[in-house]
Amino acid sequence: MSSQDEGNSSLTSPGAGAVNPARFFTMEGGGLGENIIHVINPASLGSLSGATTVANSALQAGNMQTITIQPGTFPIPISIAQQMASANQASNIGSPTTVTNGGQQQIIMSSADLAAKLKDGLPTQVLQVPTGGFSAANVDWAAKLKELQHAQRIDRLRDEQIQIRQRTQLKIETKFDPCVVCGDKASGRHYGVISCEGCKGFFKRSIRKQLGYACRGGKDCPINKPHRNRCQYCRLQKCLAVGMRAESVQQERKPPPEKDIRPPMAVSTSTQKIYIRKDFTSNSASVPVFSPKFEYKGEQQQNNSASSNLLANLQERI
Amino acid sequence: MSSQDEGNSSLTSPGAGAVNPARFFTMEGGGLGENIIHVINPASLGSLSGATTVANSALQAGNMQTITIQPGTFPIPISIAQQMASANQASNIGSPTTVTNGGQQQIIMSSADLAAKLKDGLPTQVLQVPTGGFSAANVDWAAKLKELQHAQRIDRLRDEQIQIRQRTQLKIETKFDPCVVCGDKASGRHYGVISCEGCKGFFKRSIRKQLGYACRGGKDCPINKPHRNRCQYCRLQKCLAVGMRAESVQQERKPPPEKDIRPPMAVSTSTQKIYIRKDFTSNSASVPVFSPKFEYKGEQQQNNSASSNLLANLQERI
DNA sequence: CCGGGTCATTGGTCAC
DNA sequence: GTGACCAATGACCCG
Ligand SMILES: [Zn+2]
Ligand SMILES: [Zn+2]
Ligand SMILES: [Zn+2]
Ligand SMILES: [Zn+2]
Repeated sequence: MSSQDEGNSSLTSPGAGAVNPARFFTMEGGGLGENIIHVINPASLGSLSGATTVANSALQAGNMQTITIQPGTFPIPISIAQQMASANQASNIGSPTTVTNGGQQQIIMSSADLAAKLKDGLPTQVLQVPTGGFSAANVDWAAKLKELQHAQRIDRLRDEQIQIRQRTQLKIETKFDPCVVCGDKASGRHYGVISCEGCKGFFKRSIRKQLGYACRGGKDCPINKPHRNRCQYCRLQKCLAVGMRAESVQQERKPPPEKDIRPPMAVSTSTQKIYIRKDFTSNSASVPVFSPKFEYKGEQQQNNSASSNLLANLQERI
Repeated sequence: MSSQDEGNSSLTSPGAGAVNPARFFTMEGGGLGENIIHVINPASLGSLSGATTVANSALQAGNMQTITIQPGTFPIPISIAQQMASANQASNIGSPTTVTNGGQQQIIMSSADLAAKLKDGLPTQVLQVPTGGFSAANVDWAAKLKELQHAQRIDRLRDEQIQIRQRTQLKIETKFDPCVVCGDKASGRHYGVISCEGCKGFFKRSIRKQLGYACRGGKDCPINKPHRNRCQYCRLQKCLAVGMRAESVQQERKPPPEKDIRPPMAVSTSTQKIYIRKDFTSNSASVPVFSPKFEYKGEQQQNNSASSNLLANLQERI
């Protein structure tokens, strides 16, 4: 229940940059106590000295407190326990001998997101302090907490990396390698080539519309994810080069809704405008040779099997 | 700068249910102190009585602590101050008279996401406690904190609602009336924000050119339909403030004329394009036509002026 | 899975 | 430089 709620609310698509990414706390009651995750390693226990902002009186088993290295820095929540929260967790915290050495009390640092990691046996840390009379002044809190902060931050970054990787992969890419044309995530085999949705659509449109593209460079423009739209000519060239089959592109199934033919197409009146433009610089813009919408020739017309020759032919037509 | 960073990191699209939605803290040092947002209303100050888990010794000005109503519940971070963090914030917290009644100390509850709301004058709360000797036992922490929890939850829900509404609107609402930036008629969602064509284009150009705008006023120029072009600095500021995502602006698809590379080969003519467009007032179709007879005759025609001249000439010719 | 289609959103254009 | 207008892209869905 609790975990489900977290799952649901967590993904509220972030609006425009207002959501704080920090996620070291759960909002609902009990969240912290239930998510003991980070523990300072006993081996890292240093000398019990140094100042702290933690009140001694609060350091009692069952309590939760926030420790701040210094005013203004991120407060770290801790849960104090006299023993490991559970045998299960204890087993994950390393060698029991280490855990139980010397009559000492354990302080378990809590952080919701690390719970899973603890379960997975990832390295954790345990900080132990003398049992019985406990003096906050005996612990070098600053050092310990900076260590913890660092660890948490690393963990957080790692989490983000994992999520990013998962999100990009998890989509469809579990089976397909990168798009042979541009290197983007492929969504399957399209027209005979493992390719992405973008290249798939681009190839289809290119073949369908019979557009002639022009390259202003040396016809060797790099085709990759960020630059694939810079040169249509080279992109189509690449598509054909890697083996995309033009004949696999079918005829348009749904004819474009006949542009309502304007009856009074008669003469241009004074209110009409005529633009004539000559474009010398455009290298990526398509060059419409004719409009298929007006020149709809039945069905057969498409001898797409021309394959790579198609490109050359199209180019020549210009 | 800071806001941009936040924008970037905050919206790391959440992966699959691993991100904790709680967002009442900032991770980086100083985050908490810098984001004082939630304050308990002085008017709600009740009798100073009741137990607490908060250690008295920790309640000193400048410290930050987490208060937990009872073990297991969500710890609430508080920042203790002897006076309002700043005059600016103080002015937002309601009537000064209320704030300064009785020699009392203020406890400011912090929460990063509410900072903006505070600025907007949304209702906030201030809890005051006696100055000097302060006894935790004198405050009904349980009641106060439950109240705060409730308020925070309401706020959180409100945020979620806003996000949900935005998300659903995106789908259903075909009609985007006001541009969030300037109030003009919006044409859709651009770079994450419902906006008009003008603001869309302006934002794109601004990001692309990396222009450094300067404001001659107080950086608070009004941005609305008639005045939006008065100050580029403030307009861009507004665009970013309302959440336009600079990272959504793609690279130019038409790279700047790559200078030289292409000696004036005969091939150059193949890249020439001539559009002849008849533009009827309503939905007219464009009819591209190619005229092989036309030759590029100029030398260094520059974009704007030259092209418009060219346009005129061509028009005359026809 | 792999064809097709849709359409929100991005890009480019160019009179002003 | 601006913004109304149009073409292109590609994520997403269907059969
Ligand atoms: Zn591709
Ligand atoms: Zn090219
Ligand atoms: Zn606008
Ligand atoms: Zn200004």
